[in-house]
Amino acid sequence: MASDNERSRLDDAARAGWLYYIAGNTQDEIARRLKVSRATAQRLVSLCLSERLITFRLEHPIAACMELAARLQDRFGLVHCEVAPTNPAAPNAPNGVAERAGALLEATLRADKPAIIAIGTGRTMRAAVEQIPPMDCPNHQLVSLVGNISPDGSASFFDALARLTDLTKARHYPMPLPVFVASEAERQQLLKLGPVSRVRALAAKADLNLVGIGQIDQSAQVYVDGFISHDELLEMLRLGAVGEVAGWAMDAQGRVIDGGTNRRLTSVPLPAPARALTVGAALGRSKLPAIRAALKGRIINGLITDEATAQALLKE
Amino acid sequence: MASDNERSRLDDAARAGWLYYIAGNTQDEIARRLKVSRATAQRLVSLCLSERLITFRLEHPIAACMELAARLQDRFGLVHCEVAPTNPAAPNAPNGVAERAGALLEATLRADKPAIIAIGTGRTMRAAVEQIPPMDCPNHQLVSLVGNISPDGSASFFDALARLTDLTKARHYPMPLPVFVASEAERQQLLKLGPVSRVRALAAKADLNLVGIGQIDQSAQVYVDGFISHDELLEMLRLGAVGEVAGWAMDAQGRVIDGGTNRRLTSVPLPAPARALTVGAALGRSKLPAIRAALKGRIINGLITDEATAQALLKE
DNA sequence: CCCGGCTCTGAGCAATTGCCCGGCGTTTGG
DNA sequence: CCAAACGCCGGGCAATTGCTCAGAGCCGGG
Repeated sequence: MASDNERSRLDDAARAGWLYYIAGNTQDEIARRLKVSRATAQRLVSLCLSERLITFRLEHPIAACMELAARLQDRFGLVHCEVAPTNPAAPNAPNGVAERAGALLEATLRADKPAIIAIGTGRTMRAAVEQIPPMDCPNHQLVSLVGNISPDGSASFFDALARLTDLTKARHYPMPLPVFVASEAERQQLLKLGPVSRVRALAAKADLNLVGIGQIDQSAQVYVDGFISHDELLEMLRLGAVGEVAGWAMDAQGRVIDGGTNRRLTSVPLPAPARALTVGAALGRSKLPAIRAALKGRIINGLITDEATAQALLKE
Repeated sequence: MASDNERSRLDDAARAGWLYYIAGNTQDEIARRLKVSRATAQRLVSLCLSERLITFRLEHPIAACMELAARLQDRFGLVHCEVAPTNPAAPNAPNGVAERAGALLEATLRADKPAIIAIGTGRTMRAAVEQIPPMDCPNHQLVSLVGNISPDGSASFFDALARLTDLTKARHYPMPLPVFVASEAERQQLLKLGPVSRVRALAAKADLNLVGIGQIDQSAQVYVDGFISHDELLEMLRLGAVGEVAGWAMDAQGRVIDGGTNRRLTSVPLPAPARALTVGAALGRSKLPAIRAALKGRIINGLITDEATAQALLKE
């Protein structure tokens, strides 16, 4: 009898679920139809859910991405996580990731609440900024985490801040320094300069830090672009570097390395664990160790990546 | 650009749908997450639905039944329709159908509003009544549509009304007559009797008529049980009879036949189209023509059947 | 047989949702 | 180039939903 009762209750739950989700009835209509009280109809619908009699299927590439994002967020304790579909034709193109990062930037810029946005550099950052349509944002402040002067003295091509400033007319605070200087002493000196210390103070209060994540290996972007020499690269590798965020080289555990080029880096320091929302945007097999490190060290508490990378990150 | 916008809107709709249905977020949370207004989040969820990005799957035998019931209801303009799962082991056993018919009866009896319930006879009716637990229903009235005296003079074994009365203690009005009498003249006379005309008057005001549907063929129940002779059966077949409801023989179009045994039938007449809720309960391949007829003639405006029969009815 | 504990029920309320409205930006036609 | 038309947006409100709580009915133990 108990099983009979239970059976008929599940039958009713299925009826209620069908009427609610598939036929689109209100719970009141269901109650009248099944001749029960509205409260019971609600319980039946909820039972249908909890017994998994009904399942939802989202027929859209985004569904898998959402699922991966939720797992990443859970696994690494992230405040924010987005996964964009991987483009099968060009698995390393940052299109999707840049779009999502751009959307995050744009949403923050569109908000009424004045925000301080600190951004890094690199191709992904630049691509993200390219997503933004021109808009007037006089209430927001943009601040750079990284020096904007290349080794050859020119402004860096991938200076995302400058481009974003063009587009938004927001108040902007570039870091008027070379990325790396000649010596630790010189860095100490330069950091005392008014404009520089002001940038650092502002960046410390940022509401959103948006950064790329770079790998440190033979094809590391900081090396390829000539910011550091081959010897310096080898030294960092010897010190255990696997990746960098805003120039700060980290080991596999995500600890910022105390030594090597980090001593001559003018970038704003990044607290670990991150305090404000700090989102890393990166994708690709070669960046996996770097991304893992940034997550482990809690340099970042947000991640924007693509489907393939997300899957790899979740595979232990 | 338009397609880009549309694409990203659908992407967002998919995100919203995922967050709402799969992750169980409220629309407010979704709005915050996607940085849009709550109203827009609602629109996205609704878009996800209307674009059929998300589909609901009900993993339960009942799902197919609900679908069939909805189609029957639509096709035949029914007020009430239920389809019970077919029992593969015994496809003609009325278990599921009787259970649903019983549930309908029980729900009506449990209601506070005093109801007049008119019921027919037959195995399905009797099985339906057997579903009902004992209960006190002094406010309801039960009335029989069909005479309760068998050809051999005994009370019919399948007299559902008597059994239901035992169980419910409701006020009851059996029809104290043989199902068929000897002649039209005798019928006219008997119908004038006080108790009989009272039953007919009450039945005319019934809130619910619950009837079985019988086939008229060589194995017709009215013939097998000895209510009519073989010659009478042949005559009714000659007049086009394919089925009967409460004893009233109908042709394939559902028109009550004017002639033959119908002239000596003491049952309460059934208006066509049915006015009050009039539910037929029947299943089985052999009853298909009879069920079709009852539906076509609008003798019934409600149907309880099983899955296999429902499918056959929908196959034109 | 009676009692305590348990589950289930429906009333009522607060949160959530659906939708209508005026306003704004964009597009199309003149 | 302007103006009308269109569609989208967010505010606000009514309907719907989820949930709590007290009470009723049921079961098992003494």
